[in-house]
Amino acid sequence: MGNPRKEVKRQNLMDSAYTLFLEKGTLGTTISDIVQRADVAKGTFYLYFKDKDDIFHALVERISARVVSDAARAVQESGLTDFSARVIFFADCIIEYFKTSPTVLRLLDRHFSWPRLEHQLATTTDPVVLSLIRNVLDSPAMQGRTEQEMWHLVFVLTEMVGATCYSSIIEMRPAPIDEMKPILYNVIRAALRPQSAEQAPTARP
Amino acid sequence: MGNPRKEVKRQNLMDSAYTLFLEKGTLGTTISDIVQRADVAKGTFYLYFKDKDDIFHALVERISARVVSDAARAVQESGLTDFSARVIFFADCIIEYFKTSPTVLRLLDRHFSWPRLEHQLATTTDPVVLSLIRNVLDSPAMQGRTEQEMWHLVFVLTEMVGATCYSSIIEMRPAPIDEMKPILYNVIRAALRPQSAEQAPTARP
Amino acid sequence: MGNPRKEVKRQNLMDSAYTLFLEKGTLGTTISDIVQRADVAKGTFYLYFKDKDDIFHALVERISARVVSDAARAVQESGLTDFSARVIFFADCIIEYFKTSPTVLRLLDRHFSWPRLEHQLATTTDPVVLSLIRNVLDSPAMQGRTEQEMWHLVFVLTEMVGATCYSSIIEMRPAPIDEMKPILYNVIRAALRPQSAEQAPTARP
Amino acid sequence: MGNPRKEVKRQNLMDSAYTLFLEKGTLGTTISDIVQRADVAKGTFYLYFKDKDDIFHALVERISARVVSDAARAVQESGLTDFSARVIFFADCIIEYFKTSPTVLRLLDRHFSWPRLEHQLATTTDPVVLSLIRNVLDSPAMQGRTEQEMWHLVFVLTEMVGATCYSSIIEMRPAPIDEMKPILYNVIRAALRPQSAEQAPTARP
DNA sequence: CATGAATGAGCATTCATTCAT
DNA sequence: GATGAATGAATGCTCATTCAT
Repeated sequence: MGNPRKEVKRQNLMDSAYTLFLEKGTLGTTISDIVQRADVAKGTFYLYFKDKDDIFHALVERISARVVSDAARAVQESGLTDFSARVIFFADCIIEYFKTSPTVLRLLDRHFSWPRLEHQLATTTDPVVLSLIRNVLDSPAMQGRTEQEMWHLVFVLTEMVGATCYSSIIEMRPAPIDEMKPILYNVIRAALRPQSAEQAPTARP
Repeated sequence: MGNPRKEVKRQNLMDSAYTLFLEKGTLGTTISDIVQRADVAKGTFYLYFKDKDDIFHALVERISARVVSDAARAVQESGLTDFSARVIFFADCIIEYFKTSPTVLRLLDRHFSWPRLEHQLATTTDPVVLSLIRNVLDSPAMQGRTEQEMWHLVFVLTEMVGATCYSSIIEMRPAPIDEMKPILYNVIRAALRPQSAEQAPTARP
Repeated sequence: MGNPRKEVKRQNLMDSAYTLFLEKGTLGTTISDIVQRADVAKGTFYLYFKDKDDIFHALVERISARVVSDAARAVQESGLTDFSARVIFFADCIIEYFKTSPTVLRLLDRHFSWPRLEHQLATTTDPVVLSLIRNVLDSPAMQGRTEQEMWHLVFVLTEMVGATCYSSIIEMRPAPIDEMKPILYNVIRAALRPQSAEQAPTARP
Repeated sequence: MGNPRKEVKRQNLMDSAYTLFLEKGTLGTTISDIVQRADVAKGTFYLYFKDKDDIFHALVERISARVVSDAARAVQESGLTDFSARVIFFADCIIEYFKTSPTVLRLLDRHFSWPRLEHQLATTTDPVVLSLIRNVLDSPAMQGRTEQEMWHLVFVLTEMVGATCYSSIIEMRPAPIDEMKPILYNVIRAALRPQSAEQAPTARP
């Protein structure tokens, strides 16, 4: 499916862009820089990508998918059985990754977000990820929640973790990420506690 | 003792930039546009701001401060007494504001964040905001938490709300914001429940 | 193996700059002027030169080389045999050239100088210039001098001629160049007289 | 003669410009820089000088006059009697000054030249300089020369020394100034040798 | 498919100069 | 005389995009 040679050149350009974006930022990197590093002609770039934004988003998807996939694998290998513990472990993997690679986090520039992975998750064939999905839907946290609510909850928690990583690691506010971890994990644990029949949330009258 | 005329001109430029940024985006707006609209000479801009980024950040601060201040005022006027309810109401005010003014949200471009307001909060003389702060520190959610932990928790929840607003309102993922609200408020309510003596969060071994 | 088309365009830009620099001065000439006259796009300029200084220096080299080369040819064709006479004739050619083209002299703005040609002389293949070089080294003025001293002497005399041309032709001080010629030529003749065994120059104690 | 307060302010601006020109070059220095350093308002500059060129030339005159005056004084204090030796000593003083202060030499940018001092010399009341002038006109080198020829010779030799200093000290070509000195002094000595009745210089036919 | 020379609209920024106070 | 806020013309330079080869 698709010329393998083409795919190689495409990956080449993405690798080149990845390195340069990390080094000089997306704004500081020009198409010229990218093609020069990839050792192809300027025009060739436009054979594979529409513009800088196009290659940037392709890159973000690739990175996000890898981060999630790696974390999922680690969860599976952890042997943990408690659902909350597994989710927290999952979050921890992601946090640790960003802690180690803050430049990647800066590159993603708050664009790391679970829903960006949505269609990837929906169409994935990665057995590790598939198993993760099943795991979520079979969890005790599903009690009192529809499948959709469950995914939205996961989404919201992911946003929380991602945004906190960004503030904490990149901008070092309001505290080092290690101090923020217990806060985050407590929220996750509280949020995943099976829904009791409580009063509906009050919104503005 | 700063020249009042100068400050007026500065505000003038910011107002001009605000309108244009909303209309055509930060990237689409040029310094020329800004000065033209503010009816001053090009060079005058550089008398007040270093560059486009400079005026943008000044603008973000101004907007964020207003949003928070307005929300705080609304909370005080709501007559609500339950702490959780007040926090949720506060979050709701902010969400509603962004729902009504999605272009402002887009302008902030994920730069709305509680900690950006930190020093403003620390030095504020706005009685409404001061009362809000006291309210947080006197709340039942303080049980089992240090003052710092409490602020970090507030920070984390704010990040969650802000990031979800952005995804939901701007990118319309994963669902309309009104569908996300219950999820968010449940998380907030669960997170603010007074700490029981539970086991410490499990991190990666 | 350099693209001949590229070289043509480069020369084109230099010709355009040459004319404009003479007409309106280097400061008065803008890159826009140059590309407009050369009938290429603005960006094209930066494909061939770093900035205005870059093209200016390329121009100075080209002019200097031509002036020297022409003078050398004239000496060879003069049939003169006496070394001093040949050198003076050489100087006279250069002076006459600048007298005829004072705008070129003004363009060079004291940047005409023998040593700038050094590496050009060292690597030249122009038979006329090569013969000139041999002529210097075989001259009677070499008596009592090393080869290096001889070149330094030539350099010093060239600086003298060049600087006097500038003052005299451009600033018309201290007298018209024709009145200065006998002074210059007497100094050259005296300086090239074979070294007698005289006392070493006295410097400051 | 002239308000002394005004003269002080004028000198102040010149001192400021002098320092800045040496530090950042004439082109790199703005009027803003100058007035800021002199601690006066922008408009004040235009009360004393027409523009940047105006202050630059005033500065060049001041520097040149000082260099010549200092050298003249040193000659007088040297006790030397031989005319050639005195001239060479004079040249040496100037060379040594520029060797010690290459940035000043760069500032002058080939604008150090005897004739610029002409009217200063003609109107000077400095007894040291006056005595120097008399010394020249009483010298044995005057033999066979008119007074005007003598001054032209002095001019030509000064140009030679100045230009060689610039090339040698600033551009370090073709050799360090100390290696160039003997060459220069030999030319000076040869040029100042009383004129024998020799054949007139040959120019281009 | 690939190339890379050419394009040219577009923009930030500077700074000498003025003039109302 | 002194000030310094305001001016705005002027310019160098970038870089995404195209297209003839």
